[in-house]
Amino acid sequence: MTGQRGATRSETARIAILEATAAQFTERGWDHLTIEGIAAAAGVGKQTIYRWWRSKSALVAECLLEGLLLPASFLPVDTGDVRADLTAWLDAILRFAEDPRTAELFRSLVAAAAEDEQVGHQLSDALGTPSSLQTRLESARAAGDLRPDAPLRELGDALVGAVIVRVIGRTTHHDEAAGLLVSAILGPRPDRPAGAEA
Amino acid sequence: MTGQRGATRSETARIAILEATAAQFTERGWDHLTIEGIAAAAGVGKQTIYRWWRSKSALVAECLLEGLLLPASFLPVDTGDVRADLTAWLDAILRFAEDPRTAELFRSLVAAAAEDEQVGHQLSDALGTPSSLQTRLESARAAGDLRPDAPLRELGDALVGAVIVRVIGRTTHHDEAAGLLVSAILGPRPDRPAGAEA
Amino acid sequence: MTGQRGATRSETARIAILEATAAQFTERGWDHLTIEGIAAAAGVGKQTIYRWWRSKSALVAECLLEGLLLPASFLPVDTGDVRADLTAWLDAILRFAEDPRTAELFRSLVAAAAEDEQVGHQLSDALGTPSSLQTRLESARAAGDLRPDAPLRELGDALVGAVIVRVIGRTTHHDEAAGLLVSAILGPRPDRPAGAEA
Amino acid sequence: MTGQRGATRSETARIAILEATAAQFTERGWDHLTIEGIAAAAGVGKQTIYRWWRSKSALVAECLLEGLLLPASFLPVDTGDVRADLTAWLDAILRFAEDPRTAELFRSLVAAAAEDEQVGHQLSDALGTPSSLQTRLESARAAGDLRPDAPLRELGDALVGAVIVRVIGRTTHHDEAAGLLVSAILGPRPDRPAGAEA
DNA sequence: GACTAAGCGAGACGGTACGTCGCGTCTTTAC
DNA sequence: GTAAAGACGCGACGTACCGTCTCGCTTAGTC
Repeated sequence: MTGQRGATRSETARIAILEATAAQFTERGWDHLTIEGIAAAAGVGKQTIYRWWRSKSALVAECLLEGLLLPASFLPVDTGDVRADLTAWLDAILRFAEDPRTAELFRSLVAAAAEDEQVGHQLSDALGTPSSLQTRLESARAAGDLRPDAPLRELGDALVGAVIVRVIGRTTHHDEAAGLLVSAILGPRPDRPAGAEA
Repeated sequence: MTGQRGATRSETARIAILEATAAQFTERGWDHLTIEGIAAAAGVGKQTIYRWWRSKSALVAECLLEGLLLPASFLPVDTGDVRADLTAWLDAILRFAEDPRTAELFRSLVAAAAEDEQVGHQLSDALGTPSSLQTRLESARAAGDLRPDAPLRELGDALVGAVIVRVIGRTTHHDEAAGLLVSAILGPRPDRPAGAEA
Repeated sequence: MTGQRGATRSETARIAILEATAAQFTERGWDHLTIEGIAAAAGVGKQTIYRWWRSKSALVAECLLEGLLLPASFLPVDTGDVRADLTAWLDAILRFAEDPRTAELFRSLVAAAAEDEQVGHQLSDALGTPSSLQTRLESARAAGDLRPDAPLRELGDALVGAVIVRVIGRTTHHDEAAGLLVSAILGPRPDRPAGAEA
Repeated sequence: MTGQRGATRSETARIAILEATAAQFTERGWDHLTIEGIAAAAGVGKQTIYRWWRSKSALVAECLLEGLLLPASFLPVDTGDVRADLTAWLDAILRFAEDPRTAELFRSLVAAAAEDEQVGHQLSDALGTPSSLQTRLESARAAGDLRPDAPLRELGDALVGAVIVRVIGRTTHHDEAAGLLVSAILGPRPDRPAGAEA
């Protein structure tokens, strides 16, 4: 019956905090991200942050969810050509992850994801795994572009994982990297349809 | 001309510090790892740490180098059967990374690697990438187990990367995971050796 | 024309607040007395307090006025024997001020009085100064128990002040203290009436 | 044998802190005195304060001891004329306590003394009670200026206490107040010296 | 053997950030 | 229009570590 007595949560404050978090995270990275800094940048009391979020991680996870840290979710399209589609998707991720202007941000995200489960899940989602990528792979399997027993989950992990390994190892960018990875993992593009084997 | 005047670096202290670092890292993780804590645990003055290491990361990197954090370097063997060899190697890594007793440590290592270049390189080395893994893959290529144009570097990244993605996503363990990954990435084991086709 | 629109001040709330103030003041002292604590203890919104009182001091002053902090006003009686009357009055104050169970409360009152004018006046009144004590002293002067030019105000201040000094200095209780003080300040009881000088 | 290992306490910091405490106390009073403010004013880390003092009170007590808050200890002199000596002493205290420029400071000291035992003792000492005042009163008793059974302790308390009561009650200054108090409490000056009685 | 250096344990120092408490104001809903 | 509830911006609390800087040793060459 009662519903809610007392003042309600300020949406203004919520947005200011998330935007400040994104800005500070981008500027200063995962370590060096401070609640005080966020509160000051958002023009908000620290208590307002502690009231609604358990930790720095929860803030970052929510930023990811709102698309304030990654440009948008990276989603593979479905044109019928699975290699081209995955190459495009992976290329977008790679460009972001290895662009000098955003590489540090990406590494910070990986660090945050490694330290916090919530962030981990959210980052996976933002990169397209598992859901949207799985969907695309299933469609490829159905179309006969992948073997019927191809372990889709593992293929997806391998694709994204390769990016993360490159990022951790500070491997510099290479234009064909996306294509190479896709062909490495999905196998080379069959030049001719199955009948060619005959 | 002057060789060295004054006392020399204490090896005792060096070892105590590295061991304390490993212990604290294992117990408390990458964040929550403090120089003061290490110094206290090692029975050492803080200055002795700052004198010889630039940062927490440098300490952790040296611990990795000394094998104090990971059980040993994960090295693929060469029995002639590349799939079996890589499966064994990957399984060892996966068991470590997903064992509840060591998963947190592994995640902390990934976080540290994402934040610090030195640690990143050291962790790659400890996992066998690039050097020893590349060697094994080259040998496989030479043996005709991989296509001549197989992108070895990308294959290696994909294998390790898949583990890291699983770890970040908190995917629970699965006994055949290593085998699935290897077959996903290297392709299915040919039923007959290459010569059979002739 | 209507004298009053809307709801009127809740006497229930007023009493709950004052009683909570007295209780919290007694328990926790002048510092550590918080509006939030009072509001919670009284089951009242903070605003209801701010609406009717300017400050913590005003609350405490009103508690004094209502006799919620000191057992009652300390009033000297008039039996004709000024020394006995003042000794009784002072003894009551001293017992309260130096009883271990109430000494802390009394000290808190002195602190509050020193910090806030309102409380200062209210505390003076509660101790009987100036009005009721002055009345008794005037009556004594009229009866010839005090010299005609005795500075009544100063005598009263000295009597109460001595208690406060003892309280501040944490002097422990002494049964004859009240009597000693009265005889110190009013001078020794003349053994014989004035005629004895003749 | 060793005595002291490690860096020693910085006297510079100690003095800066005490001076900052005195300055802030004078400016802002007992409440509104903050450790952060003191640390900032002293150019010192908060921890340096917490390392050496238990509380704000301890700081204030030490300031009193060092004479940084009261101009100096108020000490009665001994010219042989007890009434004149005590009047001069009390007048100095009264002038300080009721001067508009310092009254607030004095009230703050009383508040602090009421809340904290250490400060209480230190303030008593600074006002001359009990030691130096007792000495003067004993000398007066020995000289026959006071009755042999005069309760010296109570007389002293009454004199200082009267000042405190006036301060708490915000009584405004009056030039003859010191003289009136002395004559009220010690009794009127005998018109003739003791020898006249003989 | 005396005389430097440097290393070392200890720990004080000026700082930054933590997470909590209380302030006094404002906003919402209930009566 | 008063009241309970409670979110808000703010300021201070006392604590944990940071990285730097003395201290009083000890340890090793160099004269």
